[in-house]
Amino acid sequence: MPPPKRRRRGSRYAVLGMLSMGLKTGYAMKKHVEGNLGHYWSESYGQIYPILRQLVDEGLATCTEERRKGKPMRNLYSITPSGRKELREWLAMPPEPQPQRSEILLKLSLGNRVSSETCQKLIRDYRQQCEQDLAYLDDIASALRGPGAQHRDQPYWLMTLHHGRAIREAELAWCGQTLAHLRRLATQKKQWKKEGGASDG
Amino acid sequence: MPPPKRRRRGSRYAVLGMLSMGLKTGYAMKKHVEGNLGHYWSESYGQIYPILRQLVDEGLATCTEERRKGKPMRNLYSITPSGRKELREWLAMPPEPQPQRSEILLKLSLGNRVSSETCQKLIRDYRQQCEQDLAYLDDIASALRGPGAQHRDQPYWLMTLHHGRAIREAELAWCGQTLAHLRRLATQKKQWKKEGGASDG
DNA sequence: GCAGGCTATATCTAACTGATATAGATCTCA
DNA sequence: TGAGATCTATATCAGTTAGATATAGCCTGC
Repeated sequence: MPPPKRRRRGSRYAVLGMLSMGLKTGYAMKKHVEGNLGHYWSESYGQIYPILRQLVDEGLATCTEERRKGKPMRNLYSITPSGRKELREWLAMPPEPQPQRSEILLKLSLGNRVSSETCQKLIRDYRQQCEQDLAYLDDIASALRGPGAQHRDQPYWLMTLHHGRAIREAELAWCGQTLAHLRRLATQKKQWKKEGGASDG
Repeated sequence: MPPPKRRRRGSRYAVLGMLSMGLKTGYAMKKHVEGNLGHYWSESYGQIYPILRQLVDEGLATCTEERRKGKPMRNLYSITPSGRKELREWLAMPPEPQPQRSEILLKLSLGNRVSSETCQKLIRDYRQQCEQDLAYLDDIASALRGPGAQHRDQPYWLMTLHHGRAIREAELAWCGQTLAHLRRLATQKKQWKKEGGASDG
């Protein structure tokens, strides 16, 4: 039988990547994802810890237990040369098309089933979320440019932040347009009702 | 013990939504997602068929077997009033924050580990993908405006298409900027090498 | 002295993706 | 006419991800 097809396994390479940045505990990785990669990546403990053990099994990482006076034990992981090699190989592969899922757009596409007010609230809340995201992105960017030594990955991180900015700004513009469309639709419907026309649905 | 927390269950409501549009078979739903919602939603048979049966169990849909002369049997599903009610309730709820995952950005953020050419290829391929997506979106839009009767959901579908357009155009602009950044970075590194400076990593 | 928050590891279930299996019908083109 | 490809249609599995929860010691403030 043919070899089983490769699945995506993005979490695996996200963890390898964080190991290659020098992060040493699962906990630190989770915090890093939440605090720095939140605009384009997410990861759960349920992925991180099993993957770390698996990477050790495969010789892509090593683990040493550290027990400090009066502090809880922790497992310190490091990437090995073969780990770096596998990471580089993955980086050179073209990304697979990702499954698209936008709950907002799904809801909007079914907007005819609820009131115009409900739809407008959906979009206004989303606009607010985008604004918060922009503030979050700016916080990361100024932290990056701020005090410490220039990290060697800094230029690449800035590019991902630019991406987040570009997308959120486009979304803000779209929210404005869409709210106008929704208001126009609502006015038209009221108009038709007043004229006693037959409903279209 | 407290009641278990609700998970997202987007597939469930996508299926309910398609039932409310009049789609009757699992196969037709899958085709609809691929052909019309591909820019913001995806769905697999592994979700659709079990969910349809589950909706029937819960009284949100009904099923009748249709057997036609010389054609294979098929199951025709319809939404019930309680199905419509549950759909409307979901539509009125604020969407939960969605897990962000962009393989391209993850790869780019680790770009320092591979050659500038590899990074640039990553972005060029992505740019091409965005261009194809734009063409696909335009195809859907002209099909929507084209021949048949104006579907009552048409204005909402156009809003989701506008969203797709806005995002892809922002991405195209970002690809251009990013390619320029990558080229500049490569030139700088060559420069440093020539000057015999110590490597930064 | 204890409530709340942080560091840290670990695990479970539900949800989801992508692939594969099956089978009759219809299309294609040689 | 017949072999092979594609389409309609249902079904299921294994691998992967999301999100919640359990545990436990330490630190901070009140």
